[in-house]
Amino acid sequence: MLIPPWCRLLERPKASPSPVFKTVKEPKIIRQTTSESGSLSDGYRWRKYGQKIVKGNPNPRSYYRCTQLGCPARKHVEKDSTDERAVIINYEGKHNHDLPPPKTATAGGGHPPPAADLLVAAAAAIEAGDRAARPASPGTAGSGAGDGSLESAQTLLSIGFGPAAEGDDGRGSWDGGAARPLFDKHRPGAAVSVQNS
DNA sequence: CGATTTTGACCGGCGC
DNA sequence: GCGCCGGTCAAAATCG
Repeated sequence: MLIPPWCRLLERPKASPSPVFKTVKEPKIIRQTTSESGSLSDGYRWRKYGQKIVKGNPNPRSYYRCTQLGCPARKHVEKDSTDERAVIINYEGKHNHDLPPPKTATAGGGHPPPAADLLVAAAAAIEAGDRAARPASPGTAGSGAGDGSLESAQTLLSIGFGPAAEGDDGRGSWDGGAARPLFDKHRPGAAVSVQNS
């Protein structure tokens, strides 16, 4: 682009959008899935706001944000360097709104459960973290990710899948509780591993 | 026409 | 103190 430098220099009043969150433990969920699973979308609407090539991975990492105004939910999508078919999705923050109608929710039709996938992933993470029966890839630099798995899973559950997604933040009334068919035995064999990289 | 994607640059933090 | 890396923003272009 040809953005004149002065343009930015003049318009940069705030350098730190939200420094307060630094101290707070933000929810972070790492999910690994495959492009085959076709469940890369969780039912929410995401807007891509950036893409960057990160070290250790020839594939670019994409940064998404929830299009809903005021929603702090973010998502980082990155293809696994070893598995072209593997896609690592990092969820950060939780949605403070309900799922948008399956109109253009990237779901395609809205038939499959929107968040069931994540739930499954969370369950898998808990299992993995509890058992730690996964040798984990040594070459992928994934050492000491056991606790993270469990934590991530729990966060995931609290992100909006748990029956009592907290609700003392002042605005914990974004969902009607467990009014959605989340726990589905439908298990996408592809999307399971969590916190693997 | 509106929403979303694309692309380059800037900022802040961390490591050396 | 300097350099590197990851993350975010903003404007333009594109697609539906």
